[in-house]
Amino acid sequence: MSWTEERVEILKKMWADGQSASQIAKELGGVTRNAVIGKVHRLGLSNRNTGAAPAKPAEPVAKPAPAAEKPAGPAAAAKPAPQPAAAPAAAAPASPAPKPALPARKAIIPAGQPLPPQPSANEISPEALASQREVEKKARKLTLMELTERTCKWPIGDPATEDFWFCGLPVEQGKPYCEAHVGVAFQPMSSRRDRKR
DNA sequence: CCCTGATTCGC
DNA sequence: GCGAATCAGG
Repeated sequence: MSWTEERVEILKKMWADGQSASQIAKELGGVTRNAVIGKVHRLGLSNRNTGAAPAKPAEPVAKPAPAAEKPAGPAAAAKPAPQPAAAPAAAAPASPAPKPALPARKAIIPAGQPLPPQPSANEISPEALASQREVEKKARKLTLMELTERTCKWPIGDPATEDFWFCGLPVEQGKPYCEAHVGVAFQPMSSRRDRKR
């Protein structure tokens, strides 16, 4: 494979888009992430800075920079709720559910006021609930940043507090969740129907 | 262990 | 120019 104009265009676009080198490599095919990174450098766009902010040679001497830049307002401290990894229990067997697909790091997280849809206990079967508790004890407790394509993206806890993490166990092949959580996420409609609260 | 980008250097 | 190997880091 060679760097045809077309492929370079894809590379540029994806890189500018914040995609990782490995993702780009995967997309292009026939190249490794190393190749992508190498090309990126040769193209001179290693710095993900846009055209703006051209020269930044490293300042020789400290520059006071008086402007105490404070975003101001207490609201600035508000931490955005993490993009819901999914709305788990909402999948029908026939439709495997749209992959929650964590937005490739660039995506803007819409500072959610409303909490992400958490699976409520009364919506899942008792058996599944039991196994869920079981799994939560073994969870790797990953943060949003630590999730990858092969870690379970099941949210545990309250996103509004520090007691929040993702399962993180190895996912079932091709699924967004580990074995146990696939079980609670992909339930037949019949077993969900009219579950009493 | 999974992943990230950065750099080097023989080709 | 290319990219594997390696490095440095999370």
